Amino acid sequence: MLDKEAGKAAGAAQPAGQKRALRQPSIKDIARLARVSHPTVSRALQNSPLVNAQTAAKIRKIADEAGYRASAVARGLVTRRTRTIGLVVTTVADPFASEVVCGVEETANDHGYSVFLADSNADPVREKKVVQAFAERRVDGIIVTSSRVGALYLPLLAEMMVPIMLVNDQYPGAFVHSVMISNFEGMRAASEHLVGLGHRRIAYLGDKFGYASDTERVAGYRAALDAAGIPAMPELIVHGDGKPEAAMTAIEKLLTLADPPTAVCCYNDMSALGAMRQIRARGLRVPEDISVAGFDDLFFASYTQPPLTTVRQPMRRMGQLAMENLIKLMSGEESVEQIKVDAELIVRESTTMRS
Amino acid sequence: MLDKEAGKAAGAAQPAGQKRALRQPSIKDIARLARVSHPTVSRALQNSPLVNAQTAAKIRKIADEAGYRASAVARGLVTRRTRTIGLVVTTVADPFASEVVCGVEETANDHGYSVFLADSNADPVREKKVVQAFAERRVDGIIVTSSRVGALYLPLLAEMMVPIMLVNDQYPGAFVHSVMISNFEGMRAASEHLVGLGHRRIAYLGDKFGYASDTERVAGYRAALDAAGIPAMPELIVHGDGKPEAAMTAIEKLLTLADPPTAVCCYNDMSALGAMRQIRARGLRVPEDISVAGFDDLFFASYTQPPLTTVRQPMRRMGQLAMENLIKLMSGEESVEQIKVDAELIVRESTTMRS
DNA sequence: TTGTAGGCGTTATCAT
DNA sequence: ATGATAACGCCTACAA
Repeated sequence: MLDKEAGKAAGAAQPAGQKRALRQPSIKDIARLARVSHPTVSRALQNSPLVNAQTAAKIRKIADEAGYRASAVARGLVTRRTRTIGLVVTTVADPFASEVVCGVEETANDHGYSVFLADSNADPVREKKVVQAFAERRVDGIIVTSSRVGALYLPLLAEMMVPIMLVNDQYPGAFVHSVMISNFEGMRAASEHLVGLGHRRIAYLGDKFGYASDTERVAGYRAALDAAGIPAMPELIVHGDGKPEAAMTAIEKLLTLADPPTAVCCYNDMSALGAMRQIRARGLRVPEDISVAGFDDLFFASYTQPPLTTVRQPMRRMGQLAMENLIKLMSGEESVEQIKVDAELIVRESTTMRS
Repeated sequence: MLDKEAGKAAGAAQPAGQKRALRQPSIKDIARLARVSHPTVSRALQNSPLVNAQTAAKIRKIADEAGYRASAVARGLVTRRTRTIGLVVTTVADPFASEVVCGVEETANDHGYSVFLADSNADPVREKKVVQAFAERRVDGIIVTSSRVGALYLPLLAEMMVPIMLVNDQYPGAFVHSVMISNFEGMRAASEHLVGLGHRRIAYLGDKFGYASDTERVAGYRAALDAAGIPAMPELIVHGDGKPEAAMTAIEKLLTLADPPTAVCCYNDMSALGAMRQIRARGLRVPEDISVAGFDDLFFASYTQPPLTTVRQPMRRMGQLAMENLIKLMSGEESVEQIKVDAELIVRESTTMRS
């Protein structure tokens, strides 16, 4: 009977011989069916106390049977709020990003927000297009993850006059809100762990030079070594790009050293994946010949062989935090400028005592 | 000067002492600035040939300087098309889904569509909420990946009267369009590969019983064994849930058999991950003691130890195909009902000759 | 408690 | 080639 009613309602306002699919019922259709005015329908559906309980119930019943769904686009036009946010990621096909997306989406949904997702592919042109699309869609706020071109398009975002939240931004600016991980403390913990296992020649396999997260992590690494009285060894610091392939090339430089490291801290788990593979390719063993530590604790970290010692980022939680605080900002409340989240060292089997 | 102009335009239509951020300039603001009517602005910005080239240029310049962005919500209201689609995934925190999302998003963006992303978490309640949100947002179409509750809410979708594309749906229905992988042929190829290596006791570690993809894959497995004259061995067929943890439990049943298998075909790479871990936990080696094959070819498949033999699904391409065909459907064109994509066996090192 | 009127920012349909 | 005017579907006054 649901279909029948829906058909009637839509059909009623529909001229004969329509090409495209039947229109969805509008608030006026419901009003006609319920023999009231459309504002009354509007009130009834919003549970306004200003409407008679009985008529409200009747209206809700009729609306339900007709399959009526208030148009968020019409509502957005008049209220000037779309209850929509834009989420920019470099690529969802990256486990870190997808976890963040999950957290954002979940929280958004719970609060009646819908999420526009857009990949930038770290391409500035595309990123600009994406933000323009968000502007035209009149999103109420924006979340950007791991942006590597932040500085480039931040003015564009500002122009839109909506709140912006950054998650692990690579170029922290002064005027925006962000959720950041304790890069320094996290990598320091991993490095201290290796120092504690007796390692002295500890390498760092980083991300591209110059990114904030890499800079902070390398600083944490240095701090741990300094504290242990281990002098700087520039030849033990190499750079990948956060992905396995580049890590394979990068670690090769370490393995071919006259005096190779006995342990390596990787910028992230993806790099560790490549590093471990290349180490094995050279006939070496993890952790007997070389200990490997990662960062992120992606889902596969406990399934690598050996299971990966790493620094956990609560990625989903970070997404949730970003969204929760964006909601505050969107409702005009103030929110802390920078939310810092703790990283946690997870010791597994890819690290062991220096042999 | 950009900011100045924008401020002027917005300020002009703004009463003094506003609480919320300044309004974005509207088409009327631009019309006023350009001393033309707003329909002319509309035409100019759409590159309509009906407007004088010079005035068009002037209008575009002014609009640009004012930072004007036409409101997609207002446009959507009048055109009755939002150029928006809804994408439902069980969870983006699954590498398969995120690759599909990537493909969809990319293609959507290239065609001027924006994507609403929603996780269902395989929760029917949530899935229903999500679809209702899409209905209210007046999306032009919907894509659903790997749905496990399809049958439950498909009527709901139909009610919305927009085209729907399913990607690897678990309950293929007659009335919807879909992109599917060759489950049967793919798993048959993997099984044939194992048969070719001399294996006779080949197990199948599946997904939850009853899902279409699992049913098809197990059929492919059986077909390969049948062709080789290997009799059915019901004790060699076990079920996980497509995730590593459940696979660990499931494969345990195989390993504790009096006569354990020498090879196992896994429903997907995530299952293979758990299987390999549990095999090692029991002190057995892959592939020397037992060969393992996966399905999907997720990014980590070439980084497992040993690298995983698997059946590749062109996940991103499948997302693109889904979106491309949805676009056709949305413009009223017809499109094939079911798009079938070929799977490809990728032989790596997790499978070897029976010892 | 309910109805009437107006407007949100566009595009579409007429005129001119 | 351009302008006036009317939708689109909803919400928010204000009037009754």
